[in-house]
This record gives sequence, structure tokens and C-alpha cells, in this order.
Amino acid sequence: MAIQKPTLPKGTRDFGPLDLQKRKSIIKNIEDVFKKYGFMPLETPAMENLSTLEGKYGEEGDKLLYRILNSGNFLQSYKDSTDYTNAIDNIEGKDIVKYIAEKGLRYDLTVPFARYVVMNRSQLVFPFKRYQIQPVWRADRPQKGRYREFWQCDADIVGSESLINELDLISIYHDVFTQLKINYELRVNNRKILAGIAEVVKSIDYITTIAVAIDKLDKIGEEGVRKELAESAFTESELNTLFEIIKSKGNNQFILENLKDKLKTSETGTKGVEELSFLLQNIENCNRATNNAVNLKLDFSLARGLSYYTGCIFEVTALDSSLMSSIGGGGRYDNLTENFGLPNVSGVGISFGLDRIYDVMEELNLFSASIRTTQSKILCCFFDEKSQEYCLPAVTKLRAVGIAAEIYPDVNRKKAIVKQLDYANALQIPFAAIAGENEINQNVFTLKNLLTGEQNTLKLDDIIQMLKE
RNA sequence: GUGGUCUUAGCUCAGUUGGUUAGAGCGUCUGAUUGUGGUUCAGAAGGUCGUGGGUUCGAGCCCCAUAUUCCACCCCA
Repeated sequence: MAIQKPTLPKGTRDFGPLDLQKRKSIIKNIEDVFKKYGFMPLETPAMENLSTLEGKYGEEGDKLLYRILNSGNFLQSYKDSTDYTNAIDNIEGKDIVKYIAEKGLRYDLTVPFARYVVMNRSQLVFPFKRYQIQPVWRADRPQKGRYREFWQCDADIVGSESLINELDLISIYHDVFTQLKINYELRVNNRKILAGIAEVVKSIDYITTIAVAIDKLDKIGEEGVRKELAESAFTESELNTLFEIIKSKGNNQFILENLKDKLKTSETGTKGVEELSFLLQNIENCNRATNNAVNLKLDFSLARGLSYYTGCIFEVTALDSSLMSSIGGGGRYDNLTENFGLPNVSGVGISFGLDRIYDVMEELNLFSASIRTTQSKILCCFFDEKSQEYCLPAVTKLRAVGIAAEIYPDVNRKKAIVKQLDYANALQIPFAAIAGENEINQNVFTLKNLLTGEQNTLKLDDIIQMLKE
């Protein structure tokens, strides 16, 4: 049989020891901040019923869902169906899916969370604040900063409509990225403002059309957006009104005042402006109290976020990185639990894109140089069986007092010490305790600092004392 | 889903219009050094040129298919 080279599925990666230490350092940072704000941990299964996932992410989202083939004779139910009899009519096979797959891999953490809230509503204390750090899967085509398996770090609050929650989430973004030393930009918009713009410019029915088009403003420019909207029957004067609104320049306060005036005929739009004003006002107050410089960038062309958002929407990008796509995003959703039979529960949440944050930090060299593949502080080195045995109690004692210590398992007749020091060096273990005939006779070790090359004869207790500091 | 791109030693990459036995650096192994790594010197091993077809006297190089990498669009963390 031919030997085949093993490969990974497209868009997935292994994480080696060093990668993983770095990823864990990011996770710890984010998790600690989440805890500081009172969020509780939650994990949900990798797979959900397709009925839970489908229809929550828009048409595009459904296409990107990974579907899991039913086990057993999964084609039978299809064969038994009328669709099979009429198979010639749906030769593309799209309808087969519902007969052969009923589970899928989760696409994000928000929808499974909504499902969890609905299923456990009687036991939860509201407002319920949970964080969740797990992988999600999307059948996208991979490219820079885009993977088919990637990790999200989410914090959500459900059961409260208060904008205080938005303030907390903005503050979380600031805490995390400040600690990670990532220079970031947090852009904010509000779906209600987008609705207001649609009402004022043409009609509320065009909110999606407008949102999708102006979201591309950065990429295709004003001309491109005008062209795209003109194809959707927008008149020249309507387009002029639109750009008058979204292109206003100045500081945040001025822009909002201007917008408030432009949207005064729209009740929803006015509400959106008030919400953003509230956020800006309070961020400023908090900044004054803490000397922080939390900063929002108003961006009325920001339409992103999944289709379930209804209020504030957030998006974070790293400023000094070549990665243009977002490293975080979120927003408020008023109707997500309604899909599962629990209406009138508003939620708001944010997400950190772990893999993209990793990419940015790697590019900008932001990881601490002290991150190593192993935590081992000391390797006990020996020359033969006798000195190896002499080392064993020492290793045990080192570990007993909490010092990560190793002993090389194999005894090599030739160049034993060289092999062991090579090993320590390759793993960046900082110390070696060497024992041979001489050390055994005096009941000591030769402690070598592998960074400086300096070495001393010491008793084990002295070594412990030194390493514990 | 659409378009482009990459693939040669463990790793990073050279390889002339198609012409003998496909190269380098790093890494690995051995020795200089039988109680000392990381530095130095000498030597060695390591390849079905992504895979499958085709053109040709002859293919790493040309053609077709396919996989993979990376990138852009759509969309998104």
C-alpha cells in the first residue's frame, strides 16, 4: 500500500507547544478581564441541531455552515421521501440536506448562548452575564486572517436593556487591548441610526440595501457606493441626502448634533442618536475619573455584525497591523431568544477573535520573550545509572516544593552530559544540576546557569532556596 | 461560490531557451573534546522535484487534470 503524506483539512492548523503558550497567554488575559466584570463561564457543544443554527446568520451564513452527516443508513429517509421520487426535479440536490443531516458545527457563540438561555431560563439569574471561549467553524475560503476553525472569546449580557452594559463592554475592549499592548480602534454605530437614515433617505425597507452598500465605502469609495445604490433605484437627490448624512466631519459631539438634526423626522433614528450620545457622555465622565483614554470612533457606514443585531454595533481593528479585518466585534440583539420561544429578552455582547489577535501580536512582536515551550526550571543531569539514581530523590523534592524539574530518562554511555545539556538548551531550561562521582561523595550538585555558563557546587536545599526566589 | 498564486532535502530557498549524476544556507548526525550545552573547525547522511496523466530522443522546467499554500472578491472574528 502506498504511503500517503498526512495533511490537514483546508483552513485548520495544529498549534505546537510554543503557539499554544502564546494563545493561552492571550486567553488568560481576556478571561481575567471578563471575570473582573462579573461574567460567568459557559461552554456549549461543538455541534448544534441545524434547526438551532439555520436562518440566524442570513443567507450567506447558512451557506457557510458545516453540516454533519447523519450516522448509519442516512440515505434511507431520503429514499423514503417524495423528494426522492421527484429527484429529477431537484438535480442540484439542495433538498437532500434536510434528510441526511440534522446537526451542524456551531458558527458562532452567540446563537448557542441564546439557545442555552432559553433552555435554562428558570435557573438563571438575570441579567445573566456569561463569557465563552471556544472554537467555531465556518466553511469559508481561507485567506489572510481567515480560518475555517477559529476561536472566539465572547462576553454577553442578556435580560437587560440598559446601556450601562454597552459601557462595560467598551471598557472590556479597552482593558484587554491595553494589556495586550495592541493599538486599536473601536468603531461604533447603531442599527437604529441606519434605520433612521433609510427612513429619511428613502424608506425603511431599504435599510439592508443601504447598509450593505455603505459598508463598502472604505473599499469602493463614494462613487462605487453611488453606483451600487443607483442600480437599486436610488435617485440622485436621495443619494445626495445619504452622503450629506454619513459624511459629516468634526468631533464626535458635533457629528452627533448634526445627525440628530438630520434624523429628527425619524423616531427610531432619533433613539439611535440618543443612545450613542449617552455612551459618549459617560465614557468621557469615566475617562476623567480614571485618566483612561477610552475612545470611540463614530462610523455610520459600519453595518457589519450578523443579521440579528438591532441596536449598537461594534467593530475593532488593530491600528499598526497589516491585517485590515476586524479583531473583535459585537452589538445588541433584541430578538435572538425570540426565535427559540422567549420574547422580550434583550441581549448585548462582544467577541474577540483570538486567531487574528494572535496574528497581530506575532506580526508586531508583542509576545513576551519569556514565553517558552516548557515551564521546566531545572534539568538534573548525570553520567551513568548510579548518578541517575542519585538524582531521582532530588527531582522528586524539587517538584514537591513546586519547582518544575526534569530528569533525562535515558542513560547514554557516551556523551551523556552533552546530550542532556543539548536537551536543556533546546528547551531553554535555565538551570542544570549535574551529579557524578564527585557530587555523590560530597552529597551536593554542580548547579550550572545555562544562560551565563556560570556554575557552583551547592547542596540541594540551597538550590531549592535559590530557585524559589 | 468567483478569480489569481504557490508547491524542489527536516526548514528557508536557488535551479539558465527543455540537455550528463538537481544545489546552497540553516538544522540533524559523527568526530576534534572519555565530566559540560549554547561559540569554532572537519566530515557525513538526507530528494519518486505535491500527485496523476500527456508532449518529447530527453521534463524540476512545456500541456491537461487534481490536491495544497497564500492572496483578492463575496462575507466575516
